[in-house]
Amino acid sequence: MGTVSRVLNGSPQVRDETRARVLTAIEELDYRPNPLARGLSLGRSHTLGVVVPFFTHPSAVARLQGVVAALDGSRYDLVLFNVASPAHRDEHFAALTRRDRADGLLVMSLPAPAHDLERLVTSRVPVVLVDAYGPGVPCVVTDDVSGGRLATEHLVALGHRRIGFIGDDPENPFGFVASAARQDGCEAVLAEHGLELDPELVRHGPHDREIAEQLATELLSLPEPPTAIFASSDVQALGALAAATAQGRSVPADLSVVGFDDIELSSYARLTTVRQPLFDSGFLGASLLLEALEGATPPPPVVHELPVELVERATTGPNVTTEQGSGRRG
Amino acid sequence: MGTVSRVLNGSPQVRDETRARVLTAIEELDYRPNPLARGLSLGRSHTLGVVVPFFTHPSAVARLQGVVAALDGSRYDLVLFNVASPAHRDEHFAALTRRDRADGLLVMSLPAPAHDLERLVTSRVPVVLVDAYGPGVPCVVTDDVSGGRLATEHLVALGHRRIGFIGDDPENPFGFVASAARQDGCEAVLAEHGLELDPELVRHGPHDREIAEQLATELLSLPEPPTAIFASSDVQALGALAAATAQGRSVPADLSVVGFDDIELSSYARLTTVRQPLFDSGFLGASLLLEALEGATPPPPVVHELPVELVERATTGPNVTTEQGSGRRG
DNA sequence: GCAACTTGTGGAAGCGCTTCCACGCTTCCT
DNA sequence: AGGAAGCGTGGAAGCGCTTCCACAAGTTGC
Repeated sequence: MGTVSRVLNGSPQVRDETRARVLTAIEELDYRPNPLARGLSLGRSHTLGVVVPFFTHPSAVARLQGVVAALDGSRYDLVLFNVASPAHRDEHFAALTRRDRADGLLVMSLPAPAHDLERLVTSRVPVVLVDAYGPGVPCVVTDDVSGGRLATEHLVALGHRRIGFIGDDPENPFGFVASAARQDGCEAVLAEHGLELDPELVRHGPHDREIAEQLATELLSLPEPPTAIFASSDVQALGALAAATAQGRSVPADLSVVGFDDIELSSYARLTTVRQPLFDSGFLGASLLLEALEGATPPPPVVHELPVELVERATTGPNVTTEQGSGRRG
Repeated sequence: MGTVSRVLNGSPQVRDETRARVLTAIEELDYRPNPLARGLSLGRSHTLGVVVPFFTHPSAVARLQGVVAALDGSRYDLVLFNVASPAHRDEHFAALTRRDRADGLLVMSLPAPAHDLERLVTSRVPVVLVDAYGPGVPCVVTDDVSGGRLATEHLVALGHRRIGFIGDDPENPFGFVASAARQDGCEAVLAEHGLELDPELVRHGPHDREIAEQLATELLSLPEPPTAIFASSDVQALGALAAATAQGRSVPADLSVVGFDDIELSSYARLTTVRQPLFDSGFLGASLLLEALEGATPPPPVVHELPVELVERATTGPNVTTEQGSGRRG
C-alpha cells in the first residue's frame, strides 16, 4: 500500500520496474484512490466552497461561471452553497469556518460578518471575497463610486438635471453596500455640477425587478417626474423600463434609464449601463484562492479593483423636456 | 468517543444526563465533527454531484437553480462539475462512477454514454438524468416532439406555410437529441396539414446565438424566404431575431419567430416560445435523487415527462405576405 | 437474594489513504 | 572482503469518525 501511494503521488523513491508493475495492476483492477480517505489522511478535502446568493442576484451567476472556469484545470472540486437569507448565510459560515470542510472559501456578492471572517483567518482557511469588502482578507471588487459617477456624468452630459435614483434598501438584511456607493458617486457628480439628488427622487427597496418597477412608477407619477433614472443594478433598471412602458412613456425620448452590471439581459433590452467584469471577477477571485492554496500561505489581503465602463445603448438620450428642473444649468 | 458519536447521531441508547454533559462539552469546545472522517467511516460523502454544461446552455442555469432549491434543506452538499467538451464529460464520468466520489449523481442536459450509465448502475451510484434519456435510469424530460408540434401548430394557425427551422447539429459532439425531436414534431404537424418542411429551409449548427443569426440570415436571403422560423431553442430564436433586425425586417409583420425553453431573456425579447419548466425539472430531478438516497434503494427508472406550453408574446403574428408558398392552404 | 435480563458506557477495530520507520539489498570505498 | 552508506520496499501508525463488543450498573422474577 505504501508503495502504491508513492507511485500515485509521483514520489521519486520508486524503482521504474516497480512503478510499472504497480501501474499495470492499477489498470487491471481499475483501481481509484478514495478521495475521502486521502483527504482524511492529508487533512484537506480538495474542495473549494463558494458561498453565493445564487438566486437573488443574476450577476452572481456570471461571476460563478468565472469561478468554474478558473477551477477547471485545477484538482479542486467546487461545492456550491446557496444563500437565500442571512440565517442561511450564518449557517453556512458556521459550517465552513473550519479547515476540514473546504480547503478554501470564496464568498461572492455577500458582505461576510467580521466575526466569521476572523474565525476563518484564525482557522487558517484561505478566503477571498468577490464583490464585497472585508478586513484582513483579499477582495475583488469594482469601484462602485466611480461607476455611479460614470452613469451620472453620462446623464448630466445629455442635459438631464432632474435625475431619479433607485437602489437597494440601505438597511437590507445582508448589508450590501454597493448600491449606497453607487448613489454616493451619483451625488458627488451632481454636486460638482451644482445639482443635487432631490430626496424625493430617491427610492430604495429590496433588490427585485417588480419592486423596482413599482418604485419607478412612483417616481414617474410625481408632479415633477425625473427625466432620467439611474438604477443601481440592471435588474432594477429593467424594472424601471417596464414602468415606463406601462405608463406609455417612450425611452429614451421621455425618460432615460441607466443600469449597472451589464448582465446578459441588458444587451437585449438595449439598456445603457455601467459594465463591471462579472465573469472576470469570479475568475480572478478563484485564481487568487488557488494561488494561496498552492503556496500554503494565506492570501495577501489586497483589494483588487476591477475597472468599470459605460456601455451606451438605447435607453439614454438627450433631455428634450422643457422643464427647468430644480437645479440650475451647469 | 463512542458516546459522543451516539449523541451526535441521535441514538436513543444514551442517558439524558450523559447526553446533556456531552452537549455542554461540545458547546464549550466548539467541537464539530470532521465530515471527511465521518464520510470515510460511513462509506458515503454526503455529496451530490451535478454534471452540467454550465456555460453552453443558459437553460442549464435555471435547472441548476431548481436543483439547489431542492437540496436546500437536505444534508447533502452540491458539487458542480462543469462540462465544456465531450472529453471533459468523460473525465468527470470516469471519476464519478464510483460511490466514494459522490453519493448520487445528477446529469443535466447531457446524454450520458450508455457505458458510463452501466458503470454507475453496477457501482450502485444512484443517478438521475434531467433533460436527457438513458436506459435503466430515471429521467426527467419534456416532450420535445409535443413542443415542436405546439410551436408549429401555432404558426400554421397564423397562416404560415413556408416555415423555416433552425436547430442543433444532429451530429453534435454531445449527442443532444432534443433539437431533432422538436424538428420531428414540426414536420409531423406540417404533414398533417399537407405541408412539408422544405429541406432548403432547415439549417443546423452548433448551439450558439451568433451561429443561429448567421443561419437565419441565410434563410432570409433565399429567393423565397420563409415567413416564419421555428428555432429549437430560445438562444437560437434570439439569433434569428437579431438577423431579422439586421436585415430591416420587422417582427412579426415580415417574419414570425418561435423559440423553445422560455429562458429569462425571452420575456424581455417578447419572444413567443414553447415553455418548458426548467426550474421544476431540476427540482424534481434532485428530489428523486434524494428520495433514492434516503431509501437506499436504486431510483426506479421511470421517465418523468414535464408539460410544455406555448407562450404567445410579440414575435409571432398572422402571415400577411401574399406568397402562395410551396404548400396548399389547409 | 441470586440468576437472568435490560440499559448505558467505554474501548477497540476498521474505513482507505499517507507517511514514517526499519530493514534488506546493492554499491562503493578501504 | 568487510563495513558504511544509500536506495527501495513492506509494514505500522494515525487521520477522526462509526459501530460492534464487552462489561458495569441497575432492574425484574422466582
